[in-house]
Amino acid sequence: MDCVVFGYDDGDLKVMLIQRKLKPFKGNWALPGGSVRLDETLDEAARRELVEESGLNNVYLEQLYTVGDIKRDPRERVVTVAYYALVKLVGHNVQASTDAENAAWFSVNDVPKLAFDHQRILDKAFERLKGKVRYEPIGFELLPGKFALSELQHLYEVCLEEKLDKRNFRKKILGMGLLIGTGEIQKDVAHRAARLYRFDMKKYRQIKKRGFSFWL
Amino acid sequence: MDCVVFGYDDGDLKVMLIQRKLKPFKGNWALPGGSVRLDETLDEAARRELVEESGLNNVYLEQLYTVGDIKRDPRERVVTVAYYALVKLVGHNVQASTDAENAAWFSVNDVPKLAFDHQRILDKAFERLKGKVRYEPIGFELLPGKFALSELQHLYEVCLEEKLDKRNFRKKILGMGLLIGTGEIQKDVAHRAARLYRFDMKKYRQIKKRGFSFWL
DNA sequence: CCAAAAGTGTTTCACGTACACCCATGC
DNA sequence: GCATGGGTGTACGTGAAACACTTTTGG
Repeated sequence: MDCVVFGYDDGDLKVMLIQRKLKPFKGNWALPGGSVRLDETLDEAARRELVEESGLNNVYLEQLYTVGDIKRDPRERVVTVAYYALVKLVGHNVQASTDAENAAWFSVNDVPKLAFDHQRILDKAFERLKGKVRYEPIGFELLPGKFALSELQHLYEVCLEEKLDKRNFRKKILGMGLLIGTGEIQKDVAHRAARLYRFDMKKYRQIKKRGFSFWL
Repeated sequence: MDCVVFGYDDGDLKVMLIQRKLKPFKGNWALPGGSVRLDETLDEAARRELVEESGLNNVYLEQLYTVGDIKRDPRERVVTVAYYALVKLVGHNVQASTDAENAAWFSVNDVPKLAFDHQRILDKAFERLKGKVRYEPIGFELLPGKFALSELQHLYEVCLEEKLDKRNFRKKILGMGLLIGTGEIQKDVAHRAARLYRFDMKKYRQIKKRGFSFWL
């Protein structure tokens, strides 16, 4: 089981990597992962690994793809079920590195050479994120609970790899009626402070049942 | 490895099932499947099973999902990688039943009680098909090489579970410029014969590279 | 001649898209 | 006062959706 952990910070989409201490690929960076135990489901294994390797709990997690190329691990035949996770980097104050292992966040556009076929898994995960962010409100999983519209827009621009028009973006996203103004505004910014919103997940689930579809 | 094999015939979306000869779930219907060998990739295993259990070769095949619930097989822990396949039932004259095993096609809306968690896998496969048929030209994998527009439309109606407007459908699909009139018409029909078209896969691949996206 | 499906255009409306300026705040 | 991003409305064009009748063929 391997997991692509995405985070958004500093206006940049990042992925968590771990530096291998053992052969093969000793010293290389790799996706966090581990073995699935006999007494846990695949999803449980993914959540456990996330907690163990990053201290992250309660994050968005979704199965991505299963890779079973014969020689992907030079030692022996290993099939891996890949997951991807979306975590709120800002505010949660994640400790990327734990215990013995060396872990760090890298911008998805500037990733070192990875062990095994992990680059391909990462590519696939980003592709999935890029596709899904349009029709499911998963972008909010990467932002803090309260966010400014410009932050949300920038996140979308990074995920979709395209520039969006500010007024059209605001019209569309506010038009869905799924953002609630908190009444609060940004602090400690060197310019006019933006209003902060939060995503109304309850309302989303309700109107989704009635056939509403998120689309951006 | 398990495989959901879809076929389209008689105006109806069908799935191939196999009747189990062994415990557990002896006598129940189940998805065709088998074990992945150490010297083959997952995709290869899926293709091999397809050939062995249905004599089908050269079909559309895609990985669906991996299920690893602990008790999904009452005997022991079994993780299965599910695939789904789209086959051209008409014309290919598929032999659904082979050798020893009892195999048959069932309408997806009228499936018997299935072994293991195969119903859930089938549901997931149908959901995927339903979603993907809109933005990738996979519907053609279910039709014979030459088809009438009304057949294509009906296939879409079955996959999407909604009725489509004839004129709008024709406008849109012909407007893409991806259907080639063969000059032939239907035979042996008790009414005016429809023109037959084929899908221009080469052209699709070309214009896809240039950013075109199929959408229906 | 009747049944059954093929084939064909136009109008309407909603939504996506393009686009530029003033405002509030911190320094 | 100036730099930085926040916030706002309109006009236009494209594309989706609704909609009904004539044509062809076999039986």
